[in-house]
Amino acid sequence: MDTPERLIRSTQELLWDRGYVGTSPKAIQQHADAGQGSMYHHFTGKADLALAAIQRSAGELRAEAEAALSGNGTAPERIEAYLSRERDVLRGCRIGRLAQDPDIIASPELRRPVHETFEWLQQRISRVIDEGRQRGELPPHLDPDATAATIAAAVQGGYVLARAAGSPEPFERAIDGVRALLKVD
Amino acid sequence: MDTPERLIRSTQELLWDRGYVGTSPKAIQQHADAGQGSMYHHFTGKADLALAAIQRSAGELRAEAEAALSGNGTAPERIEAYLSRERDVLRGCRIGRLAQDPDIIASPELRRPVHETFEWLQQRISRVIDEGRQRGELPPHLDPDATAATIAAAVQGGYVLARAAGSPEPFERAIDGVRALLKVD
DNA sequence: GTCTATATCCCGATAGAC
DNA sequence: GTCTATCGGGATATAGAC
Repeated sequence: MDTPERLIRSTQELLWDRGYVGTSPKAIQQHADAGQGSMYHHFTGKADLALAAIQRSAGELRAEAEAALSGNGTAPERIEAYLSRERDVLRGCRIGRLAQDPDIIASPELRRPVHETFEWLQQRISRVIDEGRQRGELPPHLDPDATAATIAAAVQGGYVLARAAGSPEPFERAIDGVRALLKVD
Repeated sequence: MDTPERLIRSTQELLWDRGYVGTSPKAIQQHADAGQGSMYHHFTGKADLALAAIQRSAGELRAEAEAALSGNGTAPERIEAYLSRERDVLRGCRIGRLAQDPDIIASPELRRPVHETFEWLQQRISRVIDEGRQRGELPPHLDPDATAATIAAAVQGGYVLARAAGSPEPFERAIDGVRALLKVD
């Protein structure tokens, strides 16, 4: 793997675990086994490298969500596939954790990919719900946009509760509550 | 206001906006208009001061939630009072944001008040739901614990989506989806 | 209680040699 | 492309005077 690639991947890992404010160029270099001069040769600085890493993570997350949401099966099955997909709950969301970072939110450049990822996710879930409603697979009274927002929020908030508790349990409970929302009763 | 008090309140504000990792003793001193020596006289260091600030914020949050959840009215009305209570959505949650902070999560001392706050909140909401169910104010099929977790998670995740979007809208949508969950149908 | 001085290390970046 | 040197500043304290 070449040096820019190692730098980007290392930054992805560190942003995930420590956020933008908590990640230093030096830590990135050590994790990537790259020198100071090397990093500043390939990237203009911390923000530039972070942008590349965030875009990469956003693309990965989107691909994984799309795989669950576009699979075979009914709408509720595809939502369920998304809800129950493999997650390191205590590590949290690569993208969602960045929404808490003051320097990310203060920078339009760095915030954009975070924003776009969640916009895309909510619309994608909303479309699945709408399809399912029309096929009678989901309750007809469900508001697709509101329900999609609730699903995305419950996942993000589930991470928060789980990390606070030091256990994935609250995440699972919160997702169970969401499942009830989708029941045809 | 005396110096320790000013230091605690300043730390509360800075933790809310920048998190633990992003808050320096120097910034606290400047915000509190206190000297270096003064701060280290009243507190042993950054972690000590942060603990006092977190405990204070946790107490405040709990009091505000309790006011909504223990008010007069039916169970759905009290939940609604909690959901629609005044919030600076784009600022996020004083306590929830700390769950994203690696140094908070790594320290049992600092994580405890965060954990306890969310435990209390979920149990408190769960009790309200259970009461409402027994009085026929809420659907009998609702699982109190799961629903309470979903409500707490939707609020926390709503903050994440709103901050990513730079707008309170996704928060409001997510809360709307939760309201549907509580409808007697 | 509060002040200033000092210590050690890290931050984020630039410069110029190789 | 990568290295080492250097920069001005901040992080997180400790020491000791007042």
